[in-house]
Formats: sequence, structure tokens, C-alpha cells
Amino acid sequence: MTSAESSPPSDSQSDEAEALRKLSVPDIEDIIGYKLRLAQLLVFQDFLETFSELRLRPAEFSVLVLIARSPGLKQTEVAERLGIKRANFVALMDGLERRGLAERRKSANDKRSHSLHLTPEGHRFAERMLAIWKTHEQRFVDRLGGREARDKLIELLDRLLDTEHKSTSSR
Amino acid sequence: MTSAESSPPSDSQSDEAEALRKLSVPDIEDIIGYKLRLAQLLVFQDFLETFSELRLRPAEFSVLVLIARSPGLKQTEVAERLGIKRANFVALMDGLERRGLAERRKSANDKRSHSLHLTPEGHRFAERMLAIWKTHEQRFVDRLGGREARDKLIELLDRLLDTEHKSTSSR
DNA sequence: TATTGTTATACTCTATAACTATA
DNA sequence: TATAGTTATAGAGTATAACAATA
Repeated sequence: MTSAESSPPSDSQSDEAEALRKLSVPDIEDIIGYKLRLAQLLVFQDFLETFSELRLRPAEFSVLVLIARSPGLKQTEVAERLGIKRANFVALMDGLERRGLAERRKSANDKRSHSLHLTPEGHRFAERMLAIWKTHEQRFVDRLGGREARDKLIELLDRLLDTEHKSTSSR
Repeated sequence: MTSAESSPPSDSQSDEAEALRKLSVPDIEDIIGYKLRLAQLLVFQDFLETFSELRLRPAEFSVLVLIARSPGLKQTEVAERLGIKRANFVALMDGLERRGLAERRKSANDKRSHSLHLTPEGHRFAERMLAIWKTHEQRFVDRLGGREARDKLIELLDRLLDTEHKSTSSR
């Protein structure tokens, strides 16, 4: 099972430990990006498990949410808002269309573009989806310690995402 | 350029808007997982740009940090701590070894395992790497509004990551 | 039998170039 | 010329199975 040595192996350990002191290497747990990645992976993992029976992935969920709130958006608009390359959006939308959840409608004024909409079935699906999503989201609000903590997290993440980085105090 | 219609297309808009009211679809910006993903992508993107001249990816950085702090760890231990499958860790470690930054040492007591160490060159590399990393990390501390805000963010992320989810108020 | 490191492989995401039909 | 959608393709990152050497 576990090897008999509970203390770490001591090759040239002391030399390296000495070198470490000069380096002041950060604890990986204190690194913002590392922790953000762990948290994101955890939430997405929970999402995948929560939505396994609906066979819904995060990207598909976000597309359905967006066209439910803003029906009629052009395909490229939806893709750009979600940070999906329009080339990659095609297969995703094909899947939603094949499942009868969403549809492309040819625009009359611009025959190049498609406007996106939920189908009636997609609307019923969205109801189930959002009910399930609430349990998923609430799970993490609870872990955070309630709505205030959740709001604080969103606020801090928004600060990270704020494109107005005033490098100096000017502007 | 931009099409003449500034108001959204109004196909069966009113019907869909009515349906939306019943649905109460969340704003995608209010979804924890979505915002976490955006923030993580932003930080990693900044990391990639910051370290483009060192040709260092986040996973490689985390490995170097870990074996700088804890020299002698077994290959599988390092991989597991970072959430990397040991099969995928092989090529990553090959790369660090090929660049002369880290090395596998055959363990005397267990001839199956390798203990991982920085080379002297890897140590010098780590000094440069960490100096650069500090500027990267500080950039986001500044955006957050200082060290207190950064500590708060880490604390909230830790709550998300806490495996002790007390489902009820018991325990 | 179990574990360490390894190879091979497959699947998902993401990124880019180039095509078509419209504008 | 430029744009919307599409196709093809390549690269990362990640996941699993199976093997050899060793425990």
C-alpha cells in the first residue's frame, strides 16, 4: 500500500531546500489562475452530471439561454456573444436543430444570415432545463454561503473581466 | 456596414417575448459557471502572452512550481496533485527534460518510480519565470482592487472547492 | 495482484484558412 | 470588396485501455 517512508526522500534535499529559500516559490494554491481553473472545472463537472440525462453541454445550455432571451439574433451574433468561433458554432447549432430544440430562420432582408429561435418543443425543453439548472446553481450559492457571498464573487470576477484597466490613474 | 435596422427583427417576436415572461430565463452574465469560465480564460490568455517568450504553458509552470517547492516527489504524485492524468504527464515531463529544466531520477528503493527535480538550469529558469509571474499575478490583484479583494476572491473560490458540502445543517 | 511509468488512441474544444452566396 | 454561413483541418487538452518492469 503506502510505502514505509512518510518523510519525503532526501536525495540532495538539503541543497535544494536551501535553493528554494532564495527563490520564494509561491504555493500553487495561492495562484489566482490555478484556483479559478479548479473552480471552473468543478462547476462544469457538476453541470455535466446534473445535465447528463438531458444530454446537454454547457455551450448548448448557454446558446439556448441566449436565444430564449433574445430570439431573432443572427447566428454570428450568438456565437460572438458566447465567445464561440462561428465556424465551430455550426455543428453546435446543427445538433440543437436536429434535436428539434432550436431553428434557423432565413432572414428576408439579408438572405445570407439566419436568425435563431427556439421551437415550441425547445421552449418546453427550456422549462425543464432551467428548473434543473436552478438546483445546480443553488448548490454553489449554498457552498459560497448565500446570495451575498455569491454576489460578491460575481462582482470580483467582473473586476477581473473589466476591460477598462486604467494602467495609471489617468483617463 | 451595420444594417439599417437597429431594433431587433420582429418575426413572431411578441409571441416569443410572451413565452419568455413565463420562463424567466437568467441573464447569462449572472451564471456563476459562465463567469468563472470567462475569468479563467482571460487569466490564462494573459498568462500565455506573458510567458510567450519563455515558451511556457500553465501546466508546465505549475509542474515547475511544484517540484521547485517539493523536490523529490514521484511523477505520479506531481501529476495527481495537479489533476493531470499520469499518461498525459509523460509528454509534459519529456518536454521539461528535453529543455534541460527538470529531470527524472531513478529511485533506489522503488525502481519503478522516478523522483522529480529541477536541474541547476531549471533553477535559474525558475528565478526568471517567477519574476515574470509576479508581474502577471499583480496585474490581476490590481484589477481586483488590492490584496484584500484578492484574498476575498481566493476565499470564495475555496468555498466552492470545499469538498465538505454539508447538505443539511447537520454536522 | 497492484503500482509506476509508458504507449497508443480517441474524443472534445478551439483555431485558421478557404469556399459559397449574398450584400 | 466585405460579410454570413459553411467545410475541412489541425492543434491543444483530456480520457481510457493495455503493456512492461517492478513491487
